[in-house]
Amino acid sequence: MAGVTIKDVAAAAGVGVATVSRVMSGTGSVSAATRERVQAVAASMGYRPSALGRGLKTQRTGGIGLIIPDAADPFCAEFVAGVLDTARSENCHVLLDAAGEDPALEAEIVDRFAQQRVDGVIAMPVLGDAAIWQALARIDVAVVFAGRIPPGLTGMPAVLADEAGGVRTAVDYLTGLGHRRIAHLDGDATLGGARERREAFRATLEEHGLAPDEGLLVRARPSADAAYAAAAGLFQSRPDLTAIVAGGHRLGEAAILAARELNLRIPADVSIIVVDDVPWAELCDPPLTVVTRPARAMGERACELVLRAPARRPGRPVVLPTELMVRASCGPVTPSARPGRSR
Amino acid sequence: MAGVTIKDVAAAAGVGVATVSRVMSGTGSVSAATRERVQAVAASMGYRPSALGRGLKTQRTGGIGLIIPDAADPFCAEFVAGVLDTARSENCHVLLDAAGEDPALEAEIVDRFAQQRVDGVIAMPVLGDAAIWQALARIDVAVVFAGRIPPGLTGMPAVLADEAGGVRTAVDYLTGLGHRRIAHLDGDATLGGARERREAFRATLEEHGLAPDEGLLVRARPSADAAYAAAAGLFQSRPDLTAIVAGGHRLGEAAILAARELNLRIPADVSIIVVDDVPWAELCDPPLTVVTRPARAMGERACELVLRAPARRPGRPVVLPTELMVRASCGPVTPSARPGRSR
DNA sequence: GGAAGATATGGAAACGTTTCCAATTTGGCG
DNA sequence: CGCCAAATTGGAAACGTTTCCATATCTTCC
Repeated sequence: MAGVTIKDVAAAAGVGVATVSRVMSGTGSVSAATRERVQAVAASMGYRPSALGRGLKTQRTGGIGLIIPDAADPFCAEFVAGVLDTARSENCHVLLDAAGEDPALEAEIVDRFAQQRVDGVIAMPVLGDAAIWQALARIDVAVVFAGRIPPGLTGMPAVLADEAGGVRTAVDYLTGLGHRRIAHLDGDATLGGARERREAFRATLEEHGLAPDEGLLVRARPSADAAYAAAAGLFQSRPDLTAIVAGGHRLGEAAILAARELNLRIPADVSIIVVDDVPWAELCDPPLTVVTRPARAMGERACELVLRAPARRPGRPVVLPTELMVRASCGPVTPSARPGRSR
Repeated sequence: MAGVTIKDVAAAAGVGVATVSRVMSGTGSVSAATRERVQAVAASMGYRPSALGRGLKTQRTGGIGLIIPDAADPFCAEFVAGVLDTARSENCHVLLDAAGEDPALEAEIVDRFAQQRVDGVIAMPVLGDAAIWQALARIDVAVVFAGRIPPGLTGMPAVLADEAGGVRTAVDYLTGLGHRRIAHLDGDATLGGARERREAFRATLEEHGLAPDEGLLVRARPSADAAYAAAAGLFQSRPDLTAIVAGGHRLGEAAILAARELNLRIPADVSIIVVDDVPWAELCDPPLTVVTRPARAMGERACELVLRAPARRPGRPVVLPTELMVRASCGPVTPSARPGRSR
């Protein structure tokens, strides 16, 4: 019973294949009687038009390729959910793959997508060879970046979170609470705009008349171990810090764990803000003050963009706002500062 | 420059299309000289074989469809990551879509996958019409269920978590701590085997000589609001309970939040175990004792299964072990029981 | 009543592969 | 040197659609 084709339907309905095609795709003119008969026959035979045949002929598949660093990461997952939502409503399907931090793998995935003849690609790219993306564009595949843009491709359509604005808000908030020695813990070259955050951090500090203190700016690989090591090292080398801005949930977790391990009370001894949308922020002890990034909305916008992209080429990336969610992990800086590194 | 086909390559290399095809797919015999020349030409022209043409001819696409309830759910996300990993190593691509709790949407997605001519489908299915899946099987699409099996399809290949074993372990652990009035808070018909958990809960209780107390068995829809309402209601109607087993992270969160809201100390006033792998378990206050489900491994196994499925039909589902991770949210039942519902 | 236009319909040629089959070349060996 | 088998190659027929073009049927209005 497998493999009923348009010819089978045509024969069974006593019409030509062209007519069946018109009925199924809704284009062209078909008499009402014929349409109904064909539809009935098609349904009864369980006919499903082959996307392969159609795609081959029309040169469009309605497929969009989605490349993320890690499907298990909550930010990525939420982003994917956003993409899926609008893809569904736009009647197209999504090919998903994860590239980790590996540029070679990323290139391989892009190549696979190209072979599948996707109409567009949405990527949270690893920093890598710009050539991959240019090659895609050259064969008429729409490309939209999300979260970051590879160097040298600044003109391409993209959806970004307002990382800088988020960090700025966070630092404003902390200085407003009286903090002066604020550390910044962030990734080195990973998903999300660590660089943007770092720059914004510096700039905001200077606006407040605070000289950036290099010892308080630490970058770490985002592996759980490296993150923890970085956080612990920071606390121990700089017992005088009173607040931390952490970029990404991994580093945020590391900061909390390290603080707890060293018996530092949050927020009495140290205030912590995490830039990332962590679903468990209110489950944490204490509930975590965070800067959320609009992951889902980014996914939706990216998908819209990739579908409209062939038409217009936005020169400026779409930047979506971040939001400071004040909970309980930040407090005023206490006069009775931290009692050194022990206890 | 777009759209270089096998013919273009053949012409440029001065060979027939058949030869190019043989070179690209590695099959058949081609002289070394020819092979290299063709490869060079193909590379220089940026030729990428069209999966559409190939699929049309070979009747296999190497695509597998993946249907989950919610891409943003951490369990699903981890599962997806597992599927992606093994799909990649098996050289096939993954179409992803999320069906929420909507059987109609699920059917629509399945239909789309069928039109895309995927070789197989992996589904964490909504409870719905069995006919969808049977239709798929009839057109030679391998189907593997994950997490749950629709009623009436018990023979089909599936990968499950040992929910029953997990609950049993949890209840054993709690009774070992002296708990007698243990509540079970779980979903009504959602992802993951709520029914299995409920049955295992009852059975284990009886093994310990405890009569299941209907007032302590509550089911809730998994929306955040409903979950919270259910948890709060449970605490208030049964101030005598000393422990809760929550199925799924949503309900676990709800239980924690509700307990906190009512000023119940964990674990002094109430012990909590969540059956789900929550990445933030150690960030919680207190660190959460959980029963983890092997989401990633389930994804990997499901993917292997769907690729091997045509060959052998496993009559029994693959059941992967859960694991009790003891942290700090459970304690011995205190003689000074909870002081009523206030304070 | 007939012609012009609109409306329905079918045939056939792509779309880019793979693969069967036949043809050609090559090499070995009597 | 000539013949057989093996290796290499190309032509052409699918695979399941869409869509152009031509044809046939129907309106409708003079």
